[in-house]
Order: sequence, then structure tokens, then C-alpha cells
Amino acid sequence: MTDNAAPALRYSARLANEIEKKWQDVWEEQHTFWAPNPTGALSEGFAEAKDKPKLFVLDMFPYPSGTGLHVGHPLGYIGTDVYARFQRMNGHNVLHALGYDAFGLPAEQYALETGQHPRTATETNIATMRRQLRALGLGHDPRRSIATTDVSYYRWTQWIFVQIFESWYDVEADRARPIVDLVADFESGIREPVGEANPEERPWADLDERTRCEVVNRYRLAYLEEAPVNWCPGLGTVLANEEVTAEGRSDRGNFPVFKKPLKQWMLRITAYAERLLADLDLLDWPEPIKLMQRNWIGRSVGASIRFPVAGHVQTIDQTIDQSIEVFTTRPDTVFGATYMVLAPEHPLVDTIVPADWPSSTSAGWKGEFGVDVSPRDAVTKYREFAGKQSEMERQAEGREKTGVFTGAFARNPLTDGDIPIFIADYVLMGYGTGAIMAVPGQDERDWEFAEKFDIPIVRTVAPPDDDFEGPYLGDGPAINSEFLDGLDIAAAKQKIGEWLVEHGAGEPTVTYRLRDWLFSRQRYWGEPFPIVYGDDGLPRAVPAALLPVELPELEDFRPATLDPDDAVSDPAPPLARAETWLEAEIDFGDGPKRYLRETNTMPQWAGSCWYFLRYLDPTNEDAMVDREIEAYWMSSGVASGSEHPAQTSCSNSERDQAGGVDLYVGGVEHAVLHLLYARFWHKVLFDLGHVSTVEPFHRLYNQGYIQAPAFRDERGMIVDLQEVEERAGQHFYKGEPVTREFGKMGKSLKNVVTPDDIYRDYGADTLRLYEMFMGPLDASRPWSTTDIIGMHRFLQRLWRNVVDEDSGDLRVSDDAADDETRRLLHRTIAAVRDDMAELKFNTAIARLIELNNRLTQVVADRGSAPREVVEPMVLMLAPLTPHVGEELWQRLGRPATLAYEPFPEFDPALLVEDEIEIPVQVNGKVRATIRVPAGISNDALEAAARADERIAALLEGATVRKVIVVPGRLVNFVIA
RNA sequence: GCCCCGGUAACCCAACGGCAGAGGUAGUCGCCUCAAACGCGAUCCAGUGUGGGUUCGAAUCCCACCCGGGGCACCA
Repeated sequence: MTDNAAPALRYSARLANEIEKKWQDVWEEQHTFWAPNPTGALSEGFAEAKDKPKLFVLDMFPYPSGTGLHVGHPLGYIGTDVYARFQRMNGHNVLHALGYDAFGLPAEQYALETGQHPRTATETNIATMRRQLRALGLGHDPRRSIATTDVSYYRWTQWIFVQIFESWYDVEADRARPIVDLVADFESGIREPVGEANPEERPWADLDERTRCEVVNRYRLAYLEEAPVNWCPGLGTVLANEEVTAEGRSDRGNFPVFKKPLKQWMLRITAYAERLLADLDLLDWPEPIKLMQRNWIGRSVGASIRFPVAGHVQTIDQTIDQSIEVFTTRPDTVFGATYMVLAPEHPLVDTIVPADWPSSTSAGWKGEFGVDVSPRDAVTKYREFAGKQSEMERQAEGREKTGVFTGAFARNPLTDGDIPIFIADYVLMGYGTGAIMAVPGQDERDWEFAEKFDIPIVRTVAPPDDDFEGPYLGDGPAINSEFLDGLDIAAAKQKIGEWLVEHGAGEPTVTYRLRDWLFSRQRYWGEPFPIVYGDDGLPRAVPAALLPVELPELEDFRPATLDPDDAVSDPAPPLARAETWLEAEIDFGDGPKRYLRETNTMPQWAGSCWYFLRYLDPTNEDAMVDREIEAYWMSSGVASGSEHPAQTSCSNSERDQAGGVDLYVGGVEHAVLHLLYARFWHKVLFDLGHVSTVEPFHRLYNQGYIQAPAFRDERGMIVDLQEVEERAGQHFYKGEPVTREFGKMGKSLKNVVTPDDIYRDYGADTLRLYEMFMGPLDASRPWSTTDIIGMHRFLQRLWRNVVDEDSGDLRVSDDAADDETRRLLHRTIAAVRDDMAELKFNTAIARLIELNNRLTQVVADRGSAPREVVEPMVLMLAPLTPHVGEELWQRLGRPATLAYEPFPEFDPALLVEDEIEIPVQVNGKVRATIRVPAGISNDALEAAARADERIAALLEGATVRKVIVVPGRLVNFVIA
């Protein structure tokens, strides 16, 4: 890119860089993209904006990477910027800002790898990212940029945690309520503690103070629980289910994960399962993402059925009324339940195991674990076996079923027969009740197990033919099922449901796959919990006035170094080493006392659950966000009329209720984790009256990935992209042939292209234009550095049509454009408006190139460009390439920024052609094209078609069976 | 195994069920240049993954299969 001989004012990389720097400075100095709030500190200028519709455009929260940006990162940011600029010109009050998700494992791992303190590393990384993003010319409101690591931000993250901790889910009211309401209900006797919170069902009045606290704690939406969790020694921390891959490894770092019982903070997201599922219908989201959330929540309709443990249990204090509750989606098959299985960790196992094997026990039932030992020892041995399995082993595909007979029997309440109870690890403690009725005739897993352990198989649904092998999962008439016989599955389910209720043996039930959210991490770089423990060991929320609980400075912030494969190691939170920080003196109203702080930190997802709310009111010291400001930006202010026609089936009023960010753009990788957690927090905040909308993100759009080619040599090693040559379609590295593949841009494929290089060679506007032009925003597409030149040439041609490359003089005249060019302009305006509103920037750009090609001809013919075309052209291009836009606008003699200029309007009259071309088909094949007046009647159109020589020749002597005339489209003659 | 998304020219991508091409890249040929690069102009290139079906008419709708990408996966 040397410009030695080039004209001084050619649009080159050098000129582009000058222009870009200039306008970025202007925007910053003139506060061009400051979006006024209706009230408060950031409300300056609202008087002018108050009659505009508002628009809240949001990008998914980036974490400041240590390696800087590559050209794949800004794809979405450019897309939202173009859309935001377009809508700003369309008269919206647009809020667009970007902050940094700076806590969490990625930042901390990077700090560890580079030997820096996380805060130092984070600050450096944010600065780098700010510089790279500023150079892109994004129209963000800089006042609203926050980082999760700012003390003034995480103060409110902690405050929200306290809100969650201080509330419970009122199932009858179907919403979260303050915990003080619950205590009041207990005190006044309106309500008694029930369920798991009070397993012994003792009346509130009989409980001592400590027990009351414990009972209340079990109601909270944030609670401590000892439960099997995902322990990842390689990261030194526990992880949420959502952070563990299907292979049983950590999402981050790919270390092995083990199940280990530990006392951890949990958030009761399961209380919201139904609402998280149902409210998806209110959202304008891509169907695949909704589907992924539905799958993750995993609503399952069925019945719970209680199986009494048969009477010959010979444990010391066991009584016969003990029963095992199972969940099944196929209660209609209960007559075929020939055995039961408990998860190995099921609490009832210990109470049902007899001292000796029943006389009827076959050797096969004892399996490899029960030979020559008592049932108790067999169970213990099996539990050891199951506990040692890593998640990966336990879930391995095609793994043979294992298990052992417990020696106990249960009674099938329908057949009254005794059926054996096994334990086996194919039943998971965390789902349903941790116990199943096994129906081998209609379930593949049960069939496999029954075959192996030689358990009877009873079919209760007739397979389509008598020779049918294996379990039959399809529909058919019930058999061997007494009063259900002959019914199909649906009818049988209905009837058995009634029977269960009538006989007190069970009831229809709904179960979810979703588990509560494991919320503690044993790492340093996260928000400290606003929790302290007294002498009684019970947790208390730090009073709001004492927030934030600041993260202590630690010389050594490392997690304990552990062997990634050591399943029996224990987590050791770094904060436990902050001795002076650890103790706090707090007065909870009973005088100042000493308390110990919680040493776990929050997971990375905490800060990203509500960051968009802080963008709205970043300086507020009295609340996380002002109610009026929140209501202004978060209400459903769906951007002007016609643009995105409803993609979902629900009505506008329902969608209005949901509210939320008007456009949220990000990658599919957050389909479950972030989007589910953020929805959950938002619903809690809504229930408690802190936000006005039930959903945080109204319209979601998934941008694609930019993929890049990578090359492997014959050994399969990745080679440096820069040194690969292409010859005749083959690729070579140092003369050796290499194979090409495409993947996400990144270190591992050595195929990173940085925006800095593209800025240098072409300028940011060219990069923006290229990224928007490569394809639809929601599609993944391969990066191709050689293709960029096309966009650069386009800008160069456009520039040349407006500005003389040598003198810098305008080449624009006030003479009217010719009619054809004017019509093209108006067609372009109409198309570009539509395309931009639907985020179809690639086709919008194609239209602009087309118009510019026309303009180039006009300039060649007349020596000047008509202003009536140039000005709208510049305005239409400005959202895409704002620096060139502003520069040309200024050179056209316009004084102020074009950021608030109205987007060009088209004249509908000019979209209508006087004369149109109509293809004429004979038997579906195009045989001629005729020119006819635009408004022609069908009859006249047909007559004109028949009058064409070629058509007349073809119709000569043939029988016309049918004539299809599509007005304005075509004529088709069907002949015999 | 199940569920999504996608296969159009050498490449990236357009095309309300109605003439397969809007645009860009690469290639080829010119112009410009002492020459090259940049620039400018022209031009070549597919019947839409495969096989059926619906229709006057299918890239578009339906069915099956193949290929690529993604998600879920012992969830009772």
C-alpha cells in the first residue's frame, strides 16, 4: 500500500486513517453519542429527545481478552453499531454502550499464565480493547461503560445477591417474596414450615431460635447445601452443571470433573423453571435458542407413584409403611414394572437393605458385587465402584449396565406382586426422585438391565407384530394391564392417573431437568459474597450500608495447585488466606460482634446477569438503577412500525408485557448459560419490584462466527498461515502439500487476523464494510483477506465521484439528475431502509454499490455528480462507514455531524415503472419477453403476449389448454 | 442415536412459487505506465448436494437420502 504516485486525495489507507482519527476525536469531544436519560445525572439533552421513541441496543458483554481482538470479535459490535446509527437517523433516542465482563476464570487464568495480578492484567486488557474498539468508530455512549470489577459496580452485584438471599419463592403466589413475609406468616401461625425445609413437620411454635433460622434458611432463594457437586481440581474450583461439557470436563481448560459432596451456595433457579419455560413464548428470539433453553429446562410430564417396601424387611426399626416414590413419564406401563432401581446415593438404600439375602435370591442378581458377601457389603462395594467413576466414565456411550440387588422388595401397587429393588448407576440421584420403576418391556435401558440380570419382562403395550424384538416404545393398545387393556398410551395415562389419585398411590406430576445453580467458586478473581458467619455457624447477609465487601488485596491469589486428576482433593479458597479481611465486626442490632466472612467468590456469570441495567444509570449511588430510567429504556418500545414483522406467534400485547432490551446481539454459545441465568435474576428482581419487565432481552439475534482457513501438513500439524502458498487450487507450505480446513479464528489454529493490520492496510471503514458485506449477519463465513480490497475499491470510487483526487474540489453539481438515475436512487433508498431494519447489511451494501456504479457512469458522462443523488448516498452509507460519511458530508458543505440527519426517504411514485418487461412462457419455458405499460390489464397483457411473433408462431395450430396471467409478473400458455 | 441450521459459478454470497444473478473476490483480455503496483474498462464462469413428489411453473413447498456446522444424549 504505497501511495508514492497516487493522487494526494485518493481514498487510500493513509487518508482513511486520517479521516477516522479526526472524526473519532470529534465524536468524543462533541459528545455525539451521549444518549439522554429521562432524569438524573445523565439527563442533559432529554428535552430534545423526549418525543422520540427510545431504542436500547445491546451487545453481549465482552470479557477483555489478554491477547487482544481478532477480526472475528467485532462482527456483532459493528452490526449493532450500524443498526443503532440507522435508527438514530430514523429519529430514535438510541442507547448503545459497551462494558467489560472482567471478573472470572478467563481473566484469572490469563493473569496466572502471565504472572501478573488479575487487576493489573484486567486493566491492561481493557485498555487494549478500548483502543482497538475506538478505532472501529463505534457510536457508544462512553459514560455508560462499566466493568464488573469496578467496586462501584460489584457493590450492586452484591446487593442483588442479598435481595436473592433475603427472599423465598411463594408457590401459591407464584413469585418471589421477601423472607420477612415468610417469617411473619410463621409467627402469626398463618403458615407452617413444610416439605424439605421441615422434614419432621414440627410446628413453628415448638422450634428453638436456631432451628427456626435453619428452617427459614432452607426457604431462601440463595441457600447453602451439602450436595454432590462438580469438583474440578485442575481449576481448583467447583463448577455449575452448565459449565461441564458432555464429556465430563470443564468448559474452561478442559480438565476432568468429579462428583464430590461439598457444602456450597446454591441459587433456587428451579423455582422459576415453569416461568422460564413459559415466558420464552413472549420473546422474539431465534427458535433454535428457545429450543435449547427448553431442552435444558427439560420439562417432563408424568406421574409419581409410591411403591411400598414389602414387609419382610428385617432392619431394626423399619416399619412396613415405608415406601419408595418414583417419577415416570409412562405411568400407563406400571403393570409391567418388574423391578425397581434406586440411585446408589439414594438415602433410602441404608434403611431397606436386610441383613441377609432372601432365600429366593438368584446368583445373577448379586452380580459381581454380591458374591460371598452380605447385601450390606454388596451395596457398599457397589457404591464405592460407582463413586470412583468419573463423570466421563459414567456417561460413556454403550457402557454395559451395572448394579446389584439390595435384598429388599417393593410391592407393585397395581399387580400386588413383590418386585426386587436394585441399585444401579444408570439411575441418577439428581433427576426426579432418584428412583425408578423399571419397565423393561417399554424402556431400552430397563430392557438391557433386565436381560443382564435375568429379570422377567412383561409387555404392557402390544407391539405391531408378534415377532417384535426388544423394548417397544411406540403407541399401541395396552395389554397385561387389567383395566387399562385396549387403551392407547394417552388414554391409559389418563385412566391410571385417576386410579393413582383415588387409591392414594400417586398423582400426576411435572419434573424438570434443570437443577439449582451452584453459585460458589473457590477462586480469587470474583465478587466476594456479602455474607458473614456468626459463632452459630449460620450465614447472615452483610447490611446494605456496609456494602460493598471489597475484594482484599492478596499477594498470592493462586488457587491451591492440585493434580487435575486427583478426585479426592479438596478446594481451598484463596480468600481464606486474607487474614485481616476474614474477620469483621458487625452490629446486627444485638450489639457489635465478630463474624467470619464467606471465603468463596461468585461465578463469572453473576456480573453479566444485570450489566445492561447498570448501563442505564451507571452513576447512581442510591440504587442499582433508578426506577424511572429503567422503565423508560426497558419497556417495549419496539422500534418504528414496519421493520421486523413478528417472527413469533404471540400477539403484540403479550410481547409488550415481556419488555426488555430492544435488540440483543451475540453468539449462540450463550444460549443456555448466560441467557438463562440473566433471565432468572431478572425475574427475581421483577418479583421484588426492582425492575418493571418480566424479561431482560426482548429481541435476540445471533451473529455468526467468522471462520478462518487453517492448514495442516501431512503429519496433521498446523502450519503458519502466512507462509502457505496457493498454486492451481492446491496449497503448499515450504513446497509440501497441506490440507485446508475452516475453524473459529484463534490461537490453536494459528489463523488469527487482527483488526490493527486491517486498519493499517485499508482503514476501519473498509473493515466495517467488509465484515457487513461477507454475508448475512447470522451466518458463519470464512474470512478472506483478499476479498477486502473490493470494499476498499468501492469507497475509493465513491470518494472519487464526490471529490477530485488531485485538487480536493467537489465534483458535485446542483443540476438535476436524469430520470433513470433518480428512479434508481429511490429504489435504492426503499431497499436499503428495509435491509437495514432487518439487519441484512450485505444486500444493503450491494444496493449502494449498484447505485454508485450508476453514479460513476453519470460522472463520466457529465463530469459531475448530481447533489440530489450524492447527499442521500452519503447518508445511507454513513451507518456502515461513519468516518467516510462524516467527511464527505462536511465536504458537501454541511456543518454538523450527520449522526442525527434524517435517513433518506423515498418517493413511492418513483418506484413505479411506466413500462415493465414481462416474460412469456409456453409450457413453463420462457420463449419471449415483451414490454408493456405498468398498469396493464390481464386481458391486454395476454393479448400483447399473443401478439409477440415468437409466441404467435409457437401457438400456431396448437390448442391452448390454459393461460396463466400473473399481473406484473408473467404470462404462461399451456398447450397440448 | 435424537433435535436444529445450512448445501446456488473457482470462492464469498443474492434471488415475494414466476426470465437463476444484486454485489464482491479470483481468473482472462484490454487501457494507463519506461516497467510494476495501484487504478480504470471489458469478459468468462452455475441450472441450484442426490433421488422422488406437488404445481401450468420449484433454488424456493413436501418426502427420503448424502455432505458440512451446531446442540442434546442412561433425564425414567
